[in-house]
Amino acid sequence: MAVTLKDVAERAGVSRSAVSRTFTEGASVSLKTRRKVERAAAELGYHPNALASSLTTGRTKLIGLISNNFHNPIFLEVFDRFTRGLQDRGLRPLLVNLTDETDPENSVRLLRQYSVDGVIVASSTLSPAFARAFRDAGMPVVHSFGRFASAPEVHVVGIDNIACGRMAAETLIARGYTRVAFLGGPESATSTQDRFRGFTEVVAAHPEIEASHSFASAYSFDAGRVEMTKQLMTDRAEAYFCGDDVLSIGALSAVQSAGLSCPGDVGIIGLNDMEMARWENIALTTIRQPIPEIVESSIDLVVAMLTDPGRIPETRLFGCRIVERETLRPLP
Amino acid sequence: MAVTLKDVAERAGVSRSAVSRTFTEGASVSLKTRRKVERAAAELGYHPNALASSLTTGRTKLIGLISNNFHNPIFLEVFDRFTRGLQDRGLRPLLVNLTDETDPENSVRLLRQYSVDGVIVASSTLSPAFARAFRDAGMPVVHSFGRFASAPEVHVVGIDNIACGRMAAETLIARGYTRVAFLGGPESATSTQDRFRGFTEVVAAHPEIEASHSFASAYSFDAGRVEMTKQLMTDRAEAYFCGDDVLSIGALSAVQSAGLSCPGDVGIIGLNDMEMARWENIALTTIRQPIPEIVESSIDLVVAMLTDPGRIPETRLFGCRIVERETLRPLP
DNA sequence: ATCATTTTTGCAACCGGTTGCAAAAATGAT
DNA sequence: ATCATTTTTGCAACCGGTTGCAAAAATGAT
Repeated sequence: MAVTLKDVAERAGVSRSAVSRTFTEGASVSLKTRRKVERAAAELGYHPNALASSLTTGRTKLIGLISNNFHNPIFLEVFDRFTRGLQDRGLRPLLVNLTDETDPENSVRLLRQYSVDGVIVASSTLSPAFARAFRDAGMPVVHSFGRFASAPEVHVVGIDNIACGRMAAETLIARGYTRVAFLGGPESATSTQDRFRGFTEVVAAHPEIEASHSFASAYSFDAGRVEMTKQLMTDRAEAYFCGDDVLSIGALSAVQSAGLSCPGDVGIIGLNDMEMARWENIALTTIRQPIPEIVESSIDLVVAMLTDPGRIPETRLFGCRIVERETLRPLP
Repeated sequence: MAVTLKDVAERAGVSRSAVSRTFTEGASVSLKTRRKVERAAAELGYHPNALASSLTTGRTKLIGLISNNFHNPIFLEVFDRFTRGLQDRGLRPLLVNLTDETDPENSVRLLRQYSVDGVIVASSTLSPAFARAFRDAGMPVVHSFGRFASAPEVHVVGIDNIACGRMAAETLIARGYTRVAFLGGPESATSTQDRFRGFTEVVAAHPEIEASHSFASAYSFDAGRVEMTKQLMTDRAEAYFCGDDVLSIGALSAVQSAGLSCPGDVGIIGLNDMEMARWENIALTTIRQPIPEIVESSIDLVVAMLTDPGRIPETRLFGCRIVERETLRPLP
C-alpha cells in the first residue's frame, strides 16, 4: 500500500542503497543519481519509514514524555513547550500518563518496547524511583522539576525548592508579618519537603517570628480550600506560603468565602506563577518558576545524552523571583 | 545490547518462530515449549520490540494525538483522558503540537513516517483541512470537538454548537434580559460560527429582544478582557454569551475592574465548564461540555476504525446542559 | 502396533529500511 | 592514452521481528 524504497529504486533505475543514501544525511551519492531518485520519490510520493530505519540505526527519535501532573494548569504550558521544543529538534514526544501508577516496571517495559531514544520525566511529585528505573534500563533520562541533588543519579532540571522556601519566608518577614505559616502540598512530594525546609530554616533564625505548618492532601484547588478553611476555624496565621498557585487560589477562595479579605485579613504567597495567577480577579502574589528555561534546558540535556550516553548526571537549577500582585501587604 | 528473539531462542533451545509465537496472541505453541520460552525470556529479561514487529504486522499501536489548543485549560483534562483511555486499550499517544501550523503537509509526513495506526484531532479551532488531509493519506481519523456535518468526511465527535448557541440565548431570554449579546471567539473557528448561528436564530425569533455581537481575537483570558472592556465603554448589553469559559473569565474580570458587578450590572454565561469555572472566586454560570463522553467516544471510534478502515464516517454529538452558578441573575 | 488425523515446529522469505565492502565508474595527473 | 587515485554504486547481510508452508511430532481410533 505505502510506497517503499524498492518502488522508488525501480522507478529511478537505481539500487535500493542509492535511494536510501539520498535520504540519509551525509551519505555518498552523486548529484546525478540524487536528482533521479528525488524525482522518482516525488512522483511516487515516497517518504521514508522512520520505524523501519530505526531498526538498523538504533535511533527512533522518539522521546518518552512522562508525567502524572494532569491537573495542574501549569503543565499545559509545560506540555506545550516540551512538544514544540522536541518537534523543533526533529524528535517526537510519546506521551505517557502515569497518574495513579506506582510501579515503574510497566512504564519501563512500554518505553523499551517502543525503543525510545530518551526519557523526560516532567513531574515534581513522581517518585524518583521512576527516573532511576528508566536509567537502569539504559535510557537517557532527564528529570524535569525534580529534586536537587549534589550527586544526582540522573540529570535534574528545575528550581531550588529550598531556596524558594527561604525566599517565601523572608518575603513574609520583610512585610512585617509575625505569625506566618506554611501550607504545603502533599508531604510525600519532595518539592513540598524542600520548600518546607527552606521556609523553616529562615523562620527558625528569627525567634520573634511564630510559625506553623500544615499539608494539603494534593496540589489542588479543593485541597487548598479545605486546608485553609480548617486554618480559619482555629487560630489562623497572618500570612501563608502555600505550596503552589492552585493551592493558593483554593486558599484564597476559602478566605473570601469566610467573609475575610486578602491581603487585609490574611496574606498569601504562592509558587509557580501560572497563567491564572495574573488574572485580575485572582491577582496572586507568587514566586515565579521559569518554565521556559527549565523545559529548554531539559531538552538540551536529553539531546546531549543522545550523542553521549555516558554523560555524567548534572543538576541545573534556575532562579526564581517574587511576582508582586495583590495578596500580600506591601513593604512597610 | 538489548536482548532479542534470537537470544531467547538459543537459550530455550527452540526456533525463533517458537519464541515469536509464544508472544503473539492465539499462535500455535505447545504448553511445553511455551514454558521453556517464558522461562528463558524471564531469565534474560526479554521484551518484544514493538517497532520491529510493526514492520510485518502493519500495526504500530501508535495513535497520533493532534492538537493546537495548548492554552485552554480544558485541554489538560482532554489530554489526561485521551492518554489514559488510549493506554488502557494498549495504544500509545504520539502527541503532535500544531500551534501556528497552517499546512497539513508536514503533519501528514510526520504521521506517515511513524506509521501511526490512527489519528485523533482534538481541536475546535483547527481547520477541517487537517482531518481531511490525514484521511486522504489513508489514516483512520476522528475529529474530536469538530464541527457537525450531516454527511461528514471523517468521524466527528463533539457537541452541537448551534444547539448550545440556542440554549444560551434561550437562557438569557428566560432570565428576563432584553438586551443580549454574543461575545465570541475568533470568527474563523467553526465553533464560534455555529454558536453564533444558534444564538442568532433564537434572538431573531424574539423581536422584543435586542441583540448585538462581537468577536474576540482568541479563546483567551486577555482577549475576553479586552473585548469586554471595549463593550463597557460603548453601550453595553445586559447579558453576554461568551464564546467559552476562558473568554468569560476575562470578560468577568473586565466587568469587575470597571467597578461593576456580575450579575448585578452585567450577566455572563460561558461554555465548557472547565475546572476554574467552579472555583468559588469565579463561580461562572456556563454550559457544560461533556468531555469524558466525547473523549471515550472518540477513542471507541478510532479503535473501531482499526479493524474496519472502511467504516462510514459518523457524527456523534453529545448534549450539553446549563451549570448554574453566580454570573447570571436567577429566573424571575 | 498401525495408520489417519491433528497439532506443533522450524525453515525460509519477508516487512522497509541501512551499511561494510568490493567492484565499477569517474577524475586527474602525466 | 595510461594509470593511480578518488568517488560512486550495488550486492548481500543485517536490524528484530512475523508467517505460510511443509515436515515432524503427537494424538487417537482401530
